[in-house]
Amino acid sequence: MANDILESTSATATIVDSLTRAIVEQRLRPGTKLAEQKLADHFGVSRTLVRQALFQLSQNRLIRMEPARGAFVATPSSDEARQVFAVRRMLELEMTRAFVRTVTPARIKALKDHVAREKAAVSRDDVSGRTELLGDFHVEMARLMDNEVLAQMLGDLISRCALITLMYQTSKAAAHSSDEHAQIVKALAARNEALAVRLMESHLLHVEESLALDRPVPTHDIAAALG
Amino acid sequence: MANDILESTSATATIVDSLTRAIVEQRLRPGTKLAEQKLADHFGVSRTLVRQALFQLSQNRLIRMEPARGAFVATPSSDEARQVFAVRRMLELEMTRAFVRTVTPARIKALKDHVAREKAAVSRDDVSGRTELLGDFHVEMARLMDNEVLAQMLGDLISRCALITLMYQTSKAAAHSSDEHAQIVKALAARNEALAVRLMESHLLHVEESLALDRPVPTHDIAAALG
DNA sequence: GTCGACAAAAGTGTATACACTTTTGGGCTT
DNA sequence: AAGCCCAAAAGTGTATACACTTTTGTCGAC
Repeated sequence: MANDILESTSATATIVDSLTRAIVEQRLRPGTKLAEQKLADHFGVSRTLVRQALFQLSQNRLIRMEPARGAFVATPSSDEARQVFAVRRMLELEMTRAFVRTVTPARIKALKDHVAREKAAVSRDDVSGRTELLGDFHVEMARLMDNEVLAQMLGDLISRCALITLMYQTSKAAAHSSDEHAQIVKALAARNEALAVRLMESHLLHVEESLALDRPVPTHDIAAALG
Repeated sequence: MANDILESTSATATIVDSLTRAIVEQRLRPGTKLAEQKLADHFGVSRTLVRQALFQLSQNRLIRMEPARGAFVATPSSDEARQVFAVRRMLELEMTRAFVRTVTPARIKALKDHVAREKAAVSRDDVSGRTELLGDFHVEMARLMDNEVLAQMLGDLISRCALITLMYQTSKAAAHSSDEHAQIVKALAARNEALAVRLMESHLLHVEESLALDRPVPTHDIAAALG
């Protein structure tokens, strides 16, 4: 999440951010139609700006646009979900290795602070804040390595993961993600590359396994639901 | 390159593709201003569609948009270049590992065929075709693993690399990239994971090293040029 | 009563219009 | 002659208009 924040206070960016949050926080369910005029009325702007925002979101794969039919909140397939997680593992395992090699006390502290914020959100049952923070842990790692390109790429992937999680998650098994983050930070601080990588890998596998990717999912597409 | 091809024959997609090619093939130099009305006239459409295309390109980081001032072909900094290459290494080293684990004769053949096409383009001095094919080798690997998400992500990164290469490349040292590709394929076919990973890493480092990232670059930004 | 066709409504795709900002260029001042 | 100021030109940002497509709902035929 927190995709293109700081883009400026451009009107389009505001709409993109607002819709992103709504989708990721499941106020807009997968498959929901996003009619341009309704959004325009809601935001008090013309369809022009709404369309720009929708195009942007469709590039992030948070929505899907069908020609002449409109925009819909994306309904990622389980195949796509697996692919997204596979890419995350590729990227983050190597990122973890690189992090260990360039670790500094300040960076460790930043991660520890982040984990503390996660735990606070978990303990006060702040669901949407918790979800966002759990995802941002990974983005924070990228940012600490002074690699904005990596950070943004991971941010996009993790937004998609949030959508996937919402579609497929069964139990709140992800609640102990924060503990796993803490363990990873510990391994990073100890400069234990092998351990850190192993922990990161199992963490990502846990997150993926906590989803029911093989189970069918409620959909708005009648044909698919009945076929 | 070959970003969002197959998007459909949408007018916007055509413009995006056309501009992408122009930028990557250096017919539009970094820093060039892209005036909306001129593009609209050229493509025979209204500014509306041009603006959509420009927005899309700005998300790919191929162009940069300044509020109320317009769109310019991106001039990636050497920092950004290094970051892009760092991400490519992360992604592609793990991709290489995964490829070795799931290698099949058909996949090896596909890569060999691709390298053959590269060599053909090199020997007939087809500069733009060669550049595109050299980049697409990496995308092809991703696609062969049935991971569209990875393929598209790499495609974006490699488009940016093409722009960077054009800005910073000094000699045609990249000419022997194709030989390195062939060696990588050989290691993949032999299921030699360690070797394949090592070759891929040194290949990516070679490409990055062939650039003069520390040298200042001609720019259209007078202030930066003289400051 | 069900099915099909056709008309109205809703919605998307593209073009144009207009307000506002930045750039350009000429003339006035020094 | 160089520098500044202001007006015209060019260009971007947003809204609106209109054509065309999809959807919806009604009416008539069987």
